[in-house]
Amino acid sequence: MTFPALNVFTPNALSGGFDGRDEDASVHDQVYEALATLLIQGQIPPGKSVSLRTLASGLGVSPMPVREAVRRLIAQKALELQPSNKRLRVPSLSEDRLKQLMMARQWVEPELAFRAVAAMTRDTIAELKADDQRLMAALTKGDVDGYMQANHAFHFRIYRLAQADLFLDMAKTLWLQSGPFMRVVFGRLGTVQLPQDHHQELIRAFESGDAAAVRQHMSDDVHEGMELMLEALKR
Amino acid sequence: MTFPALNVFTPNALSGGFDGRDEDASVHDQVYEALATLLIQGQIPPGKSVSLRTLASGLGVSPMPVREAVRRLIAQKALELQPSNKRLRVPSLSEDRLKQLMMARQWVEPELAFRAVAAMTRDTIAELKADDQRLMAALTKGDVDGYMQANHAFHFRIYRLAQADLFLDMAKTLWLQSGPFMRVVFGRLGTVQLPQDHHQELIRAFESGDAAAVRQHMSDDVHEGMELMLEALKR
DNA sequence: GCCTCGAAAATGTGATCACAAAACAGCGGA
DNA sequence: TCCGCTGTTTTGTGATCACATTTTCGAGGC
Repeated sequence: MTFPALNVFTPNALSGGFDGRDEDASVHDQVYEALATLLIQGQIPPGKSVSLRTLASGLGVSPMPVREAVRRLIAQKALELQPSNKRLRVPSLSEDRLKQLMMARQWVEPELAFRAVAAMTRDTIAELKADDQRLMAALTKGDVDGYMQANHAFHFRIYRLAQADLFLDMAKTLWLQSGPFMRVVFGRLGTVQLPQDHHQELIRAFESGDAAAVRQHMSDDVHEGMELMLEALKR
Repeated sequence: MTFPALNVFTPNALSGGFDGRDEDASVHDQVYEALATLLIQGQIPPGKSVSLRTLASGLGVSPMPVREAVRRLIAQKALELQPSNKRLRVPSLSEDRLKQLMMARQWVEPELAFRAVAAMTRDTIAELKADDQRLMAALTKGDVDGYMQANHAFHFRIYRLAQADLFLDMAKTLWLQSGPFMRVVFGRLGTVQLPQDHHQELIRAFESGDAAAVRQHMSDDVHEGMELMLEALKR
């Protein structure tokens, strides 16, 4: 399998990020957002080693802001410095670590969804439906990257509504850590076997304002996705 | 009230950290450990603004490794850049954020304690008892800083045993965020009114290998401490 | 064809410089 | 005594340089 990896970098590719508003953000922040998006959507495979200068020239900036962005990502365990080399790398997941990730995600993400119920609007529900349609379209096209992106958009559109910064950050960190491996697993399985997610039920629960159901469906959704990864890891 | 703050910096004060092993660690890591310890033990008050160059000269290094350490701490929300100024500061806690901190700590720390039961040894229990004695001694002496330090040592001696890196990192991040405010509250209350913690019960539960009791007592301990902070914040 | 070795390139780390923006101190005036 | 202005200092940010270590890779020998 080949990864698009860092070819996405056209000179001055800085403007990506998940939500497009950057305006006067510092270079450091733009670099961070760019890298974080790549990682969350799994466009850099686990074990892949990256380098400051390569990233920097790929993004058209000096190594300095990249160093700070990378430091941040290391703090979130989205990147790691191998102790032998001191060289930069996307971490691989052990079974133990994956289980912890699953537990943490299953704790924080249902809570976020629960809190989002009160703030949910008709407009956001429409956007969620659009996300879900993009997701289904990607599935039928066999477009794993499209699936990753739409799934990410769907979930964090909900989480942002929860008005719970700390929990939101925790969720981001957890996604940063699971993204690369998730992409590998889903890519290996192919879109046909991808989990029958619970997005439809989630949307319906949001529409009826049933907070308990929202929590439950989000829990199921996270559980199913992570369970798939766990099985893949054991083989 | 006065804070010892950064006067603790003697030229080349780098060697602190919580556990003393630094040997060949990079300057960046040493700076990070030094700052993290200061923050966790609340030796820098919330709202206090710090500066890269001040920290750097206080630690006897160039601003460069400090920048990276600070970036890391910002990622953990142990420091923040105020958006107006772009100036560096120890964050203050809103009631909302404090509640999230409490929920997160009450989820992750009992889990860590639970997992530590299997790995607990007679030696570690002895060390825990020593920590608790230092804690009690600090209480009777009215030594708030000593209390903070002993409490930190006690808890993370347990958490390190759990062999759960991800959860351990989450706990560290949460302590980094609560440390400064906790120090203020406990300092204001005075050591006399400090929570009657559950360390004794915890130790007994560890001795008898009762994992369920360990989880429960840790939950109570965290709850009581955070509840105290919550009440203080409301006033 | 395969291995070994050594020069060249690349990497992370730390220090230093340059610059614009913000904070600060001190002075003059009301 | 208090307010407002101005020149100085301090701040974060980004770029560049220097250096030790590691990786890479191609030439030479078997």
